[in-house]
Amino acid sequence: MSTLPTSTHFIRNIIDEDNRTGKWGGRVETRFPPEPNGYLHIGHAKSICLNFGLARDYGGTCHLRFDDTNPEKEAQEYVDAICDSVRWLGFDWGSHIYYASDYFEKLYEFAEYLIKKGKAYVDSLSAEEIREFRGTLNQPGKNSPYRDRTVEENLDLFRRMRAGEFPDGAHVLRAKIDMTSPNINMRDPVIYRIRRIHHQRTGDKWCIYPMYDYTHCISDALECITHSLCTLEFEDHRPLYDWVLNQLEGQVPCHPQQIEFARLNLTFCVMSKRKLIELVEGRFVDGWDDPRMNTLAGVRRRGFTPESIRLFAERIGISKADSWIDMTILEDCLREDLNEHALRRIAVLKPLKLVIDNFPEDLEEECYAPNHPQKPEWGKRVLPLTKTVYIERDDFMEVPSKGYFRLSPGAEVRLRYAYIIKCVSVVKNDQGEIEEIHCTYDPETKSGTAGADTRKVKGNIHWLSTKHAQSVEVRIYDRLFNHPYPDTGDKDFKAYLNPHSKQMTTAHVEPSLLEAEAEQRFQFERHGYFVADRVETQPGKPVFNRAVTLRDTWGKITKGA
RNA sequence: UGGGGAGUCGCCAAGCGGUAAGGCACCGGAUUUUGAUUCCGGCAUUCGUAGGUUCGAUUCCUACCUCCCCAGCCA
Repeated sequence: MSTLPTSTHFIRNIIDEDNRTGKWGGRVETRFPPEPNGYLHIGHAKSICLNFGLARDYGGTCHLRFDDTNPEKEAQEYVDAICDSVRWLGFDWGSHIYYASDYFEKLYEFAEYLIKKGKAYVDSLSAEEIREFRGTLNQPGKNSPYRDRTVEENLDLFRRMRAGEFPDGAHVLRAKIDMTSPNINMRDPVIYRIRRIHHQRTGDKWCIYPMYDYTHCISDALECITHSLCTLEFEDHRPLYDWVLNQLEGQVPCHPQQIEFARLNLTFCVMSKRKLIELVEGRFVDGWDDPRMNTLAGVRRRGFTPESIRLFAERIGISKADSWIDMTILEDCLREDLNEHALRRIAVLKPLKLVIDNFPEDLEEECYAPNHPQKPEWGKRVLPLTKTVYIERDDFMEVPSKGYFRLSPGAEVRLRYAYIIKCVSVVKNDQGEIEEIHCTYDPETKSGTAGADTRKVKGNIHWLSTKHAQSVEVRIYDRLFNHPYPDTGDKDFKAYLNPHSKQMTTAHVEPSLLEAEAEQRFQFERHGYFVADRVETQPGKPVFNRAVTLRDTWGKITKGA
């Protein structure tokens, strides 16, 4: 887990080739450019790991740049949350944090430059007219009647746009390219619009805001980015990216290369910001950091570690093929990390009382349980055994099914780290429900003693002394959606919400667990990995979230049967 | 049916003219006081389809098929 295998992929190949030819003088500068209009999700993690990982591996730097050109949807809350998530994932932008809004003045000057070159013009068509003039996929567009305004007129109009002389939507600035281009992005794209909206960083200084296609490439160039990585849907924006920078040759320090890769699709998740925000605002979840959300804030609260996310990013690779990654891959990455790093503890989630008939009434016998089965250096802790204990309801079957080797009438099983017991009777209540189990124990079979192995039993169940067990709140989380492709069906994605994705329960745990610190992770033996909720855990009063279950071969068998 | 992309094992993914890496899943088997972990072994005569070039093609050429993206004054 300590060293991640670095897989090769086409972007590394491009960089290696650039380094070989000396295209950038050995420099590798990347950037992660989120728009602060929502929380980061697991898909962004792929991009973050790619961009920051490449910079790290090639001795370059990766910039964190906020693409904040649309104040309508952006907010400082999102900027802060994004910074938090990137840091949590383990990446450091150092002093390289930038905002597209810091370039507004320069962007404006470049726009005047384009106008003077005759490469941009002020259009006074309405939004609807612009759409009509743009043509369709099969039909070329038509030139706007305003396309041939003189440089002087364009300059005058554009300056007055900035000065606030026109209402929102009255004019736009457009790049003058080619209305008949088969690539719709090249049909005189709008590069500035009038919007009287307060911007979270520039306040009311501007009433015109630049568009993405115009802003992004220039921002990259101003920061001397070498490899500008983005997702596949920007592929046909690349000619525009290059057109703008070609027009500005000599005005900007360099011309970065845009390279596209496939975005992450994860089963049982929705990845679009619009849908994520809908879940939050519609109260389908308890906020952006709900442990069921696939936001980074959410998976963090759920118990995922930064290491597991980075391992995941490495494992899924980078390519240009549309693909769906199975959710189990992500879950396995967490198991892999936590199996290695989490302390083992006992928790009984669904208790069933068990009485050891031949155990001395007031005896509290010390049993020893290792904190990690493969790491003796982590030490052991004491588990006191008493006459009455809680076991897991699932660990007893009155009529055992085929292959079941836990407790059943007459059967023998080991109380983990303690003795072998044999079930002698079952006590039921008036409704016929099992109330308690009676067993006898074999005093010669204590774990760790010479007699422990004289008899082999296959079943091995966990338990907690009723006298010592403590109660804590535990949340059993499951997948938010019960459909592998919630947003590709014919129904609204919310129709596939899993009604059982969050179940609250009170569990019995070892006393030491009361001291768990927020965000401390444990393996509850034979159950799975749990984390002390970072928001709701109080000193001495933890709340646990189930991050992921253990692999469960038996569960698979019984489910399949 | 304009333009831009992609099709290699169940899921990802290398390879880019010299005869199919790796990971995950899966199936055996061994260890195991977690039906966990770990460990060994197995797992594409075949690379969307059909032709062609070549001593030789997943890699080159041609045609076809399937899937994804684009008609925001969003990013």
